[in-house]
Amino acid sequence: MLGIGSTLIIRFMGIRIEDVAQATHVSTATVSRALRNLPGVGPTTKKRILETAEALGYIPSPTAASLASGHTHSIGLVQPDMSRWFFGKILESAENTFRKAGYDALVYSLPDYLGPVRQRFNANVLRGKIDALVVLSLFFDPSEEEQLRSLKVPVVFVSVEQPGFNYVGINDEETAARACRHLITLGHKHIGHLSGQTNDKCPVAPTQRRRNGWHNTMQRFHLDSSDDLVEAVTIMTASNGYIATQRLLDRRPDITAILASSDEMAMGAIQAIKERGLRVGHDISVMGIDGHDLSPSFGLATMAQPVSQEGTKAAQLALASITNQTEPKTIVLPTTLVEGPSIGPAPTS
Amino acid sequence: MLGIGSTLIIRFMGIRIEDVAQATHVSTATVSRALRNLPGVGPTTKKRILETAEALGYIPSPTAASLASGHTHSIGLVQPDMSRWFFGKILESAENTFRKAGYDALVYSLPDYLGPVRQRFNANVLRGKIDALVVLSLFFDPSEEEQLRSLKVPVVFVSVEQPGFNYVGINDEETAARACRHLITLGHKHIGHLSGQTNDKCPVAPTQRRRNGWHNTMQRFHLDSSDDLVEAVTIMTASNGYIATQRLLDRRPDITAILASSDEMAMGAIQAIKERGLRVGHDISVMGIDGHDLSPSFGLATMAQPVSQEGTKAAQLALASITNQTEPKTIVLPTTLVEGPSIGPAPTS
DNA sequence: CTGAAAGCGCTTACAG
DNA sequence: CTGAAAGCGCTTACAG
Repeated sequence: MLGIGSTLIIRFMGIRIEDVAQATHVSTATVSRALRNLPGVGPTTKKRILETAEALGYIPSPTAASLASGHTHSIGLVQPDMSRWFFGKILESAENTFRKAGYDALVYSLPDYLGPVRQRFNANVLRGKIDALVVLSLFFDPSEEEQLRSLKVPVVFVSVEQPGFNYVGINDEETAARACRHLITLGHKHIGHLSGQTNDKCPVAPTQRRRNGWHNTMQRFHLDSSDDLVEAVTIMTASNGYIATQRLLDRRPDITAILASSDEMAMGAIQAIKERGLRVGHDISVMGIDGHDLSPSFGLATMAQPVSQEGTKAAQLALASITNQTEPKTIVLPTTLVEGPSIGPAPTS
Repeated sequence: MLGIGSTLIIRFMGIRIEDVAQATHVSTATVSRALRNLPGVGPTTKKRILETAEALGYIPSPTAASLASGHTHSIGLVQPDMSRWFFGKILESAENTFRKAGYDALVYSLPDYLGPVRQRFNANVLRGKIDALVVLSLFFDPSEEEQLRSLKVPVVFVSVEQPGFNYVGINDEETAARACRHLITLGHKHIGHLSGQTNDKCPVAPTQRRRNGWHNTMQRFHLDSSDDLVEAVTIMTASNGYIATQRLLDRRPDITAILASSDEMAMGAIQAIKERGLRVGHDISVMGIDGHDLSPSFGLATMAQPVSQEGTKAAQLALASITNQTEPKTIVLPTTLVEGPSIGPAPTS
């Protein structure tokens, strides 16, 4: 028995389509069609092939299939930093959607800032590896956009709108405006704003739009909207929000409310306010934007965006674009005001 | 001019190694060697090839290279949920390390719990796609372990130790013990413990080891370590910590300190304590484990683990194992006690 | 130091 | 409904 076995050529790499074909007495072409549910295979033949493949434990080589078909069955996800809540959340829901559809998630980190400028996007790292691409919170300049197009795969932008491409996000300006109106309704007149980096090169950045939402609302209500009510940071982390709040309160001790461009900044603001011996929600109200999972624990009021849904929608859009190349779509999802003890009526000084 | 151009056969897929070979008047074998810095190519020839490849903008087809060589140059990362801080943090540092080494990161989410049991690991999704695998915070049963080994690639486990495999993590029991001793030093005698899921099937789970650390320390100091001082949850989120703390304080109002098995649970505990009108750090002290980025904003004292370093080490170990198959290694990294206003001396009742 | 050729394991017109 | 064969674009013994 062993003698017979040992005379067989045992292939290290496992069962190939050829082995299934021989065992079923059909051609590899027919096996290939049967396994992929393509038309043109007799029901009896198909059943036999499927059973044999199953019995042999045949798994098609993804790499060979890719080379032959030109499709990789994986989707690229480019984003600044997986360890940040927003990106992790989007990635998770997108990955789940891709997985269900039989696609792999290839994640690339492209840090926002290394020193003064962002690292540039190089499409060659992705070339030939993906069927579609999702880009999170990154704005591409013309040369990067050209790189992107040279990949010849559909692209979906999330959070930052890139003209001419698919987009999934929220109405950032209106969201910030609504938060601002809410604070005004509570009687606040001196409302500071913690912003992310804004610059002329990216007027579509969410951080710029949120700042506009604050600014335009303050103006409409004839309230102070001068620049010294704004403190901007490069990356919207809690620790940066903490530092920015200290500067803001040093400069403008008359502030009774702060609208932060992100929940994480708002958390840092809460910390800074407490350390000054002021009461959050009484002396100074704090409102965030995002709907961070930890906001309830912070007692933070916020404008929540449907983050998971954004990831899912982006993934669905990417998948749909693989099969039917259509016009770029824009999907804008609604945000929700979430109350919390971090905000209260303006103190009657 | 256009006439000449249009008579050329324009290949949609781009420049192939064949094109570079023809332009350089050498064989594709030589081009292949030159481009990969293999020995046996004359310096002049090599220079010419490199320049021509550069000029033509040649990018080797990763899929063809994989099929021919048997190496994919990508690494799988299996973990429960990218949107959770710990996993995002590890993924980010691991991805950065892989990228620098020229490897892609293929991320798979395998949810811990869907209903009562975890979804099972199926190696076939990964078969033929990766050169190595990193598994985060997942414990594999014998059948899953067999699946894993059938992939024939090196595997590194992070956070949960899997006997017989590479491992990167911390000393969970000692870390919890140290936190516990610190609280005891502050005069606390009734110390509750917020735990993750523990069960007999996984005695090596960090959550079990942390619980042991608490338990053994309480015993050594002849303090109450009974089960009703422990509240366990399935997933260690802030909201689960919030609920668990309510139950814990209802049952044991004599508690003056809580050791949470994760910072996120500790954050939920802080929220629950505040809502009862008790003062965190005065009436009840709270200590976490992990070193979450948002802990400082919470004023949370914690045992910090070097999370990014764990990801980097795991990635390095995975990369090293690809080239030299060695004995499974175990890397244990140190944790650090971080003070914060969430802990204080036991109240003198 | 270099090349001709087989081979990696699939898919896809094309022909029947 | 099915098959023979070319082709995807590389790498790798093997031979010189």
